[in-house]
Amino acid sequence: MPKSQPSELPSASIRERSIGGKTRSRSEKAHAAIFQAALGLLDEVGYAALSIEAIAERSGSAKTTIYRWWPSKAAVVLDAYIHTRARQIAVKSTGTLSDDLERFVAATCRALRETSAGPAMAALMAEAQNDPKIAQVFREKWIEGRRSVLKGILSDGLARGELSPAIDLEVLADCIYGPIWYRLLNQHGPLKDAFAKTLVRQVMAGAAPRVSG
Amino acid sequence: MPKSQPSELPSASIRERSIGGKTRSRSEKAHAAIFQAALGLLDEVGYAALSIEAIAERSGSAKTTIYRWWPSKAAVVLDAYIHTRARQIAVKSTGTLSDDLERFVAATCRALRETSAGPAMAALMAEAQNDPKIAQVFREKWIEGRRSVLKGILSDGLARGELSPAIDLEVLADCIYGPIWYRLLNQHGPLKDAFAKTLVRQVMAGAAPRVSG
Amino acid sequence: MPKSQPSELPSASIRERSIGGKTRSRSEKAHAAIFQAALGLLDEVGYAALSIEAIAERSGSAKTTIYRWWPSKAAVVLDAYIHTRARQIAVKSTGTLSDDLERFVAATCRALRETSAGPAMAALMAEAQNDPKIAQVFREKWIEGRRSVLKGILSDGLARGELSPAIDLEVLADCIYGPIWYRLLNQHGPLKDAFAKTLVRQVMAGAAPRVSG
Amino acid sequence: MPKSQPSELPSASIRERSIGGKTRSRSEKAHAAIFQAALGLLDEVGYAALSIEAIAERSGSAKTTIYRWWPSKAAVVLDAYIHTRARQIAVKSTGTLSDDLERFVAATCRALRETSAGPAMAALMAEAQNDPKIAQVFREKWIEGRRSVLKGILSDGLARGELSPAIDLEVLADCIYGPIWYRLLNQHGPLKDAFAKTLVRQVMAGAAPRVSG
DNA sequence: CTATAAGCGAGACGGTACGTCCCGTCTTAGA
DNA sequence: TCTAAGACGGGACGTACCGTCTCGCTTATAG
Repeated sequence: MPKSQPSELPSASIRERSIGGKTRSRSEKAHAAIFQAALGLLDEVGYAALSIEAIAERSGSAKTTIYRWWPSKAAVVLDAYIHTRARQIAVKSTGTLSDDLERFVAATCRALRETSAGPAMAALMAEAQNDPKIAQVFREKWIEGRRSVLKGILSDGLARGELSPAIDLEVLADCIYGPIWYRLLNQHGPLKDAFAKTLVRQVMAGAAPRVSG
Repeated sequence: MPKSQPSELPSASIRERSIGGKTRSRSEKAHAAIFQAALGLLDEVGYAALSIEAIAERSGSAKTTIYRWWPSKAAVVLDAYIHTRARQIAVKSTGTLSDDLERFVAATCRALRETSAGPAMAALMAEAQNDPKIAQVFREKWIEGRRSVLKGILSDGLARGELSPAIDLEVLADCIYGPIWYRLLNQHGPLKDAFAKTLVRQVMAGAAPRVSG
Repeated sequence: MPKSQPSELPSASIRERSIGGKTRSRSEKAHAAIFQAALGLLDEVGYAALSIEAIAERSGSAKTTIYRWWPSKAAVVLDAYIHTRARQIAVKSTGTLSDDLERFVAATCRALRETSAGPAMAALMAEAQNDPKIAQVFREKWIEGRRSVLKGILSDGLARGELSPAIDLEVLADCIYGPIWYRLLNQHGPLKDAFAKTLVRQVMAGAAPRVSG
Repeated sequence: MPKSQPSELPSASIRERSIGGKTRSRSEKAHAAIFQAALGLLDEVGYAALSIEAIAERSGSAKTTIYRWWPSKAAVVLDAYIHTRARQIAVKSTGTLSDDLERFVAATCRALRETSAGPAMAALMAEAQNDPKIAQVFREKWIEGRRSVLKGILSDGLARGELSPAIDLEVLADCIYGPIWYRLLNQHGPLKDAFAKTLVRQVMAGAAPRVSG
């Protein structure tokens, strides 16, 4: 297989083959239609009720074509998401870690709360529990991307001395993203701005009472 | 099994009808067999590969009997879990909040890491994303139970003055359980004892550097 | 309902037990309700869509009660028919065989054509093909009854010299009832009065041309 | 099997779609296996105990394949019968109507009595009572075929002057086939050769005594 | 400037599990 | 003792999708 570079999921792609160099245009049309159909159905009926047959029908593709490129509906959806909605949540630094963090968390929560990203992320995380391959790609291609943005913010803060050098950055990132995911998936509390603010302040300040002085 | 009272899922049971009334004897045998089959298969083949047909076959029940009492495989599994594995993770207080918390978190991580509870919880949380009814029961009958234990520990600490009164206990609980769930589901880091220790210390102390003075 | 004697299906009844002497009234009430429900449903949804569960529900009986007395839905329906719709088609003799026959056949066709007897008979005959017990009772308790009326008419004609002594009466009866059943079941032609007249005339006169002189 | 033309059930087939178009090779194998399985099971367990699941299992097909082409087990069986057992009962003319008729009736009775055709025909006629679509195809594709052979014999006799011109041929055909079906379905008398002979003679000669001369 | 081979649509196929209907049996409580 | 009630084990139903498999058609370059 020639497999030039045009493929965007280089190492851990779910795609089993890259798009060949020769007949690119037909492929691309079909792939675009499949992505669009997948995301449309995802919004309309939800992930659980989504089927490859439905994607094929709506996109005007043959099931064969879908199976040629993706091994499962999760792979289609994830790939569709990565290719078409891969907007990074980027926040310009204010120069203060707490503010940067709060903006980042609030923006993340807003996206999860107000767009279809919330249910989609929840569904993909759910699917990842049943399919290790999806889990891997989801983690490496989606979660890690967002996590590295967060860790960048934290690193900047550390460099500025706004973070104790003893802090484990990985665990600190877990303390930010963990509660967000927890609320997204478990729905025991809202992902509103107040939550973002409280979360960041508490994580930064700690729970223990400040020593007097 | 504690199972002392006749009715174990009083308010928010997934069961659509109570076993009340006239006939009961056969029911209990069948239900016990169904629970056992469900959990056995859950351990052996995993949640995704579990089918109601397989539960029926292994338990010697008819599919109709299962469908009479539970609307989905998720409901069977969740009910089975609640009825037969409802061991609370209880930790005797050492008198110190940090120690209590660390023990609690470590015990929780150990259970998720070393028993079948980890995959089972992940699968149930995943299923909850596709089924609001399951989500509700899972949250109310399982998650909240564990969460209230944690909040009890925190409250005790608060009473002892080991916690700043300004702290939002709900968000604090999220900062404990969130990272645990996050690692359980996303698998980006281990749930080992060191993680428990770091997590608790960081959450208690906060990330910001202590003011010298 | 005439229903004077306690048991109307003495020898070849489908009923597996007779109605006991002691608790007659409850039985009778239940049976009447079951018959009524069965015939009502028969008219409403047809034989194929009829179920014992539906009869039980509509009649307010328990399935157990129905199964105690009848082995199948066919047995219930047949018994119900025999008990409540056993109107004989009796024709007063005009003194002429051809006229008697024509009246009898026309009356039979009219009943099959204009009442629910047609579909019911067809359904029972159909069921008899799948259940020898039903076949036996249907034949002995229903068909033979009507057939004996016909044979009585024929015998009277024979006694009056209106029938050739060489005629096989059984086959002659088949030549009357056969075409009627054939049209009822196969629906290739109508069961109207003209058919009755032509049938009788042709059977009586024969198909071969009369020798001239 | 005659089966020369590609399409055997042109107008009133039970099949809901033709096998037309692109893919065909697999289909024929599967269909043949389904027919064979259906007829084998019909002989072995009878029509009532026949299930589509059993046909699928024995034929090595999937249930879906059967349901893709036929709407019910009756349709499968009828189609199987029409395609593989469509032997006409043809009788070479002896030049005499009575003899031709007697041979035809005797051959028909023999087939119904000695082969599996008897139970099969009875079962199909029974099923036709519950399913108008089956009724139609059974009538048009099976009954009418045989009936037209009979009417051909009668027409030939009429042309030879062996039949009174006043005779209604349809009713006459009913007088032949009606008694046969009646005995087949009601089982009140045997379908042996003597019956065939008596039936034909009586129908031809008529029941009324011959005018002296 | 074809030819040719890959990708494509179409859709039948064997298959799994679904959730439902109704079966006929059973157990129970009450009249 | 019989009844109403209804849970039970069971068989088959007809359906939805699965993932695989031909089958011809389309089409874009390679010869």
